[in-house]
Amino acid sequence: MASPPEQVARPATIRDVAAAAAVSIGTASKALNGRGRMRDETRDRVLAAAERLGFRPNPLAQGLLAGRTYTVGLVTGDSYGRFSIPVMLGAEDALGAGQISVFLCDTRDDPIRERHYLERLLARRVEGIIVTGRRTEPRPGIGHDLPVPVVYAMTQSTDESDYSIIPDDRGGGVLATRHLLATGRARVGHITGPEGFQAARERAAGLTATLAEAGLEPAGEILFGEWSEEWGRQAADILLHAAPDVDAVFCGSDQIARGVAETLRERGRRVPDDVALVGFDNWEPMALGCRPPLTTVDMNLGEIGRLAARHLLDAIAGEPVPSGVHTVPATLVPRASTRRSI
Amino acid sequence: MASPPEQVARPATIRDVAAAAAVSIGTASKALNGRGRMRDETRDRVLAAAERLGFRPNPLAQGLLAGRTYTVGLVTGDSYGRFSIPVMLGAEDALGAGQISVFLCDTRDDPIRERHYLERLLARRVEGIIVTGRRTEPRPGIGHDLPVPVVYAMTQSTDESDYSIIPDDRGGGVLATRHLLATGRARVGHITGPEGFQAARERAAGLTATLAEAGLEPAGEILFGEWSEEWGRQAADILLHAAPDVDAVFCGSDQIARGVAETLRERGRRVPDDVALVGFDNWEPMALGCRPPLTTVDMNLGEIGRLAARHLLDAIAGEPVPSGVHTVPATLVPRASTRRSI
DNA sequence: AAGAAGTGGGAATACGTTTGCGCACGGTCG
DNA sequence: CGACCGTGCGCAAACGTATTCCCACTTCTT
Repeated sequence: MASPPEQVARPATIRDVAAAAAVSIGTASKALNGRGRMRDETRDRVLAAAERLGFRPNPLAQGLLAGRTYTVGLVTGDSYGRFSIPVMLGAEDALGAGQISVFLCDTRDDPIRERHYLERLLARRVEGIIVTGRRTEPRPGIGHDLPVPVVYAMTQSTDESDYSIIPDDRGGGVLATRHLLATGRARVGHITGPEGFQAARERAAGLTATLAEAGLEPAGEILFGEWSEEWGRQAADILLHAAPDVDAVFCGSDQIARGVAETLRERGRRVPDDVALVGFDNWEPMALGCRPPLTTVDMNLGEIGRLAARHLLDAIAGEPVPSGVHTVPATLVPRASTRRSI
Repeated sequence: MASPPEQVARPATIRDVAAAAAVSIGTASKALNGRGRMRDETRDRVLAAAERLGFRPNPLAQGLLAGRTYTVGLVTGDSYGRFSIPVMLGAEDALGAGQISVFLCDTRDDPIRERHYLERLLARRVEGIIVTGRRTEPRPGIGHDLPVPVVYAMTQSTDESDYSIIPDDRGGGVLATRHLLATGRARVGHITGPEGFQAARERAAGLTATLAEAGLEPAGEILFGEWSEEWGRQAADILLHAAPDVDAVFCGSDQIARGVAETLRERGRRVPDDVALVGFDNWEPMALGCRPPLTTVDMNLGEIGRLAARHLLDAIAGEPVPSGVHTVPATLVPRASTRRSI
């Protein structure tokens, strides 16, 4: 194992390298960056010295000169992190590949903290900002006329001129419903989260539209409630009472689906034989722990983050900034809870 | 709403401020930092100009001069994030309060990527590094003789001279067991994750030691398996067969506990009346979704992160760096699954 | 009124890097 | 043998800020 160079005290500067290679600072710089013309022997001597001294160019000095910092800010509010974390990691992935480093800021959904972090990021001369948060109603933008581009990921700005990228909830609903129809179901119920959530409304809309195409209607009322297992358990009973012949339930989240699965089992309905079940989120610990494992819709959160990051990179590179809300297609993950009953 | 200053094109520099206030750059700097002596009128004029131009000192220039960057690196491997995220946010919280910004790096548990990110962080002249990851066996250190202090949080370095801070798994086991004993249980089984995990072994050790103090032994064998609901379901049957008179089960994770709860219910054992149940992690969606809601042990992950950060700050400030492994006490979160049977 | 003491502010330098410009040297050709 | 050209490298400016030193001017003292 090659032990790192012995410059523990003070990092080597290009001046040290130049001195060690007996050239001027300028020549050393050119050698290291392959810019000017010089004898191979000279270049090699500089490179060897740099290697020996463990030289790394000081990015502060580079940034100061170039007027760039190669950093962006990642502002998150969803402290719980279940949704924003995959987005963050996706973004970090795409940015890291572009030699851009990411400043992490957790606002805890506090506008004061958000403002504070925004100031700090701008002071640090980040070249762009990604705002991510929990999926809910559109939120006010982080600021107007900022000197850097901003992209909203997994959350949506109320400002039309901002660029937001969110999951295709409606498309996810369509996907789930088509899958249920394809496995021979026709009486599909829907249990989901609060009607106040745009995501819940969109998913429901995807369901009803797809059913309508097939000349069908949802089984029973669409049940808006909470994003919890407990609500899933309660609502399943309501649904069984309102539409006893239901043969499939599309749930607005995996948690709700688990609650539904439990009630169904206790009421003697077999999953998937009697009733097929589809969740939403592909939250693996939930979906895989379910009995039977849950067919569910994956929002491709990582992809959302990656796309947001790539878009931000484009904006930083000076490409014209589009605006509005864009969506990333969801994916269906089939598991045992919708296996075709023979 | 005060709209931000109109310097969209290029951030104002201290030169602009000095010109606007009709003083020299040096004087402007002194005015802004309250250093030299000057007439109040002059100082006010500079401050007003700075305010008007929306001046923020360029941290690159400051860092270059001061030899400091006021940044640290946060290296995480646990892509799944359930454990490392709260740690990260806790750390970010403590560091942010100290005007330190955090570079986020996700290694995805890939040593190559880790090495790569380490290089990049050092190149960026971070002043310290926090390494966090999924709880498992101790891992090799991130590097030796690094020019900056490193703290391991929620993961443990094999290098004795490194500083690691992890949850007190043993203490958590003690806490859970005492709680069960206090609620009148005496035949306590234990179902947990793979024996390869130090965390699993420690929790088990906490249990057996506490039982021994009371002159008791675990009910049945300690069942090592997986961190999954499915294992919880299987193991509960094994336990019921081996020790039919079991009146409490301490589980190594909330997921396992949920599986156990399900099997217990299906076998006609009431929770908590017949069998009390304690989980581990306080993973709220799991613990609250359980029927009944789960008493569990909270590892105080945020606190681990905060402590790691504070420790890093101390090290950066030059205080002597202790070494070895330190633990953060766990907390018991009582819920319905251990409610005292009257 | 002249010297001393003190105050306000400017010039210069440093941090580490990049880059345009120019100089010296050697070789080639007329 | 002199003019010209290309190669190889150094010099210096620039990025934005903080700080030290020093100078000029005001004010007080005798």
